[in-house]
Amino acid sequence: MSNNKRRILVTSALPYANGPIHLGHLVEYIQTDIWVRYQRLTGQECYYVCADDAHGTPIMLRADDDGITPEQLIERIGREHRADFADFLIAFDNYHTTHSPENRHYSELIYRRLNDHGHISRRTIKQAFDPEKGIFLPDRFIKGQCPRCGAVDQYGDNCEVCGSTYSPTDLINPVSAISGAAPIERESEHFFFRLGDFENMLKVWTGGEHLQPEVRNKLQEWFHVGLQDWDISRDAPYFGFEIPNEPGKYFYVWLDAPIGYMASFKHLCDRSDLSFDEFWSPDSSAELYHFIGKDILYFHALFWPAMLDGAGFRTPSAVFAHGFLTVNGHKMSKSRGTFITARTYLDQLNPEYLRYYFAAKLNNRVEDLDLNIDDFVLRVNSDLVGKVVNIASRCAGFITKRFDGYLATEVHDTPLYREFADAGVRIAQCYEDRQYSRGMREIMALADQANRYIADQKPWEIAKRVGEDRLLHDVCSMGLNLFRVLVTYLSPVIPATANKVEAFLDCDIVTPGGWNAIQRPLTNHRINPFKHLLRRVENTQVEAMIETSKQTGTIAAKAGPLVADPIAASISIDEFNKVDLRIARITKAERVEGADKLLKLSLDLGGENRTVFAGIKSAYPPEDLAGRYTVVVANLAPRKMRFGVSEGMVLAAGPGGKDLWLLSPDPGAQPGMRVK
RNA sequence: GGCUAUGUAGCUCAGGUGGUUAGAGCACGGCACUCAUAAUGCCGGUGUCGGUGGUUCGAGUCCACCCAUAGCCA
Repeated sequence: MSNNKRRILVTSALPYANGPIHLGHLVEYIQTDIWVRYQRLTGQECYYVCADDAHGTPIMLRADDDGITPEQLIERIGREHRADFADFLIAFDNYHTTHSPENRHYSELIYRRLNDHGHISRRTIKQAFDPEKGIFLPDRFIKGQCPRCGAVDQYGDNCEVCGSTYSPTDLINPVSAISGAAPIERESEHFFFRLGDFENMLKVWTGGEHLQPEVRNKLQEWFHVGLQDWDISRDAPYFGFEIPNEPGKYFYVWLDAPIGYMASFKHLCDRSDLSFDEFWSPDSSAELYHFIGKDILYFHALFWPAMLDGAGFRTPSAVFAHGFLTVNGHKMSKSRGTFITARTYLDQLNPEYLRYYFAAKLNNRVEDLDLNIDDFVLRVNSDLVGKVVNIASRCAGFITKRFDGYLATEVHDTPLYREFADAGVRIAQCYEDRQYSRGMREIMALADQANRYIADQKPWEIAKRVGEDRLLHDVCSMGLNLFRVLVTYLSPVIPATANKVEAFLDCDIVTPGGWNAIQRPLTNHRINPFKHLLRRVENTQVEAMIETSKQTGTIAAKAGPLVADPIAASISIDEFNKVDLRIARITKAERVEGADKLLKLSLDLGGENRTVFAGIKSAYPPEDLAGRYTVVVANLAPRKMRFGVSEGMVLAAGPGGKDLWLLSPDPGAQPGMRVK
């Protein structure tokens, strides 16, 4: 067994060191951690490393804002990240930072080797430059009007209102988001990684079993449009590593970020007897896996394997991409209180609830995952407490009270125990294939079976009959043995509970190779009195978490609406009175053929009917609007539109797109009443 | 706009290569039980499988178009 142990190195993507870990991040760390714990449990040699991604313009600017150095910022954030991960039971072997000597070493080494082999080219490009701040501006730091739809206050890479993508030079009236100055164009020499040199290598690599099928499909597109050079340098001032012998030029953060995987592992090697080369040399027999989000596939499926190959290192065994987290079916949102940080969650809830819930929904595909809060509460309580923990709770009392804590010497129902033990093969495959949801279903089906067994045997009736102690002993011992199997299967997901069960049953579970220990049931074995293993989730805890998220969300919104859109010049009361606002009831709302954004609203103004075209299609399905009350500008001059005449304007707030909110009066206001 | 995915019961999800009355868990209703953190067991209804066309003897499963959602476009 020990001589065919797999040697595995696993990574999760490096979180950016300018903000806190939130539940979206945790999908990945929990997914990875479960996989790693499973590998260790089945006796494999498995290492899990990660690090903070600490370089780049946003960190430099954020530190500047806070009046501290970037080093101070990343030190503080790094500490917070580590604490969050530790409390979510993420079992890294090492957590490092990309701002480290190891990372500098490998970044320089890889760059030098690529350069020596002619894979780096240079050319001069034009870029937006902030003349006031004296820095080149990444696209995200330029704002202006969308060249396509005219929406104001859009970023330099794409428009959040109409969804079009463009380059910052296309923006109308561009300004630097940092200083507010109009950016100027300036030339500078940049370094490029010649990705095209690796086309053949990449076609072979991406065509193999290293990627999920849907990812391979996506890559076809990228090959089809052709591999382009990748800009890997940035000009000073930049928080990162200076390129060797190129004063004033720095490695782009995305160059040294994945190298952080190597650096973190090296840091681990330096304080253990692990050999770096055995894992990273081209002839390595070890396995290397990267868990990532679907948004950074490009870097991990193209640049990264090419860089490794070009620099004489091994390429990854596989890249595992997952989808994004939504909460209650929507993107996480600060105003809805669903932008939940790891810490806010931990202040209210047990991390294992979330670990289990994610496990119950994760599969091996690049699908988004929804955290439905109500479902979360029901699912965790029903599965973990009602089904699994309950098995122990209903058997343990008899064993302690009637049999001095000793389990029986025989297995009462050998076929059933065999069935439980044999299921391990299928469940193991589910973990290995990252089909956790399937695995959790298998485990819960077993838990149902165990509860059925107890219900059939009725130990509480046996207990009342004289002379049947032996049977009572056997049945309750059987129940606890089944429980032990279940907890073993679940232990990669709920390791802390598994630890408590180890103490309760006085046996090892979370231990290398522990997966196979269940082949032998516990007999004639003394256990400890049962104590609560897992508390039920209370709705009040969940509500408190959402409420806290709402508050911190609004407080943290430093760049609020007033910053983006300052209050206009003052007007007199007479000027205000010119605007005739009336309560209106929406009698009908319909889609408009051929209009992307408009809904046609029929309004009752209390005796007068109006037709108004409102640009709220992206935020409201028409069927939700009929019957609603709102406020309308009643004396706005009618305006002829392509689809008809609009006789007024309904009032709504928000930046646009899905984020639009219609005004509503409190109940009691009647159509036609004037608003003043 | 292009591309890649996703859209199945109230909720969360299963449904290789098209084939009998479309499944599970939760929720819900009834019954039973009381060992157990009101947990458990038994019984039960629920779906125009996003929409429209098409291929086929037959489509949730294949094709086309459309709608919605998400991501990517270095």
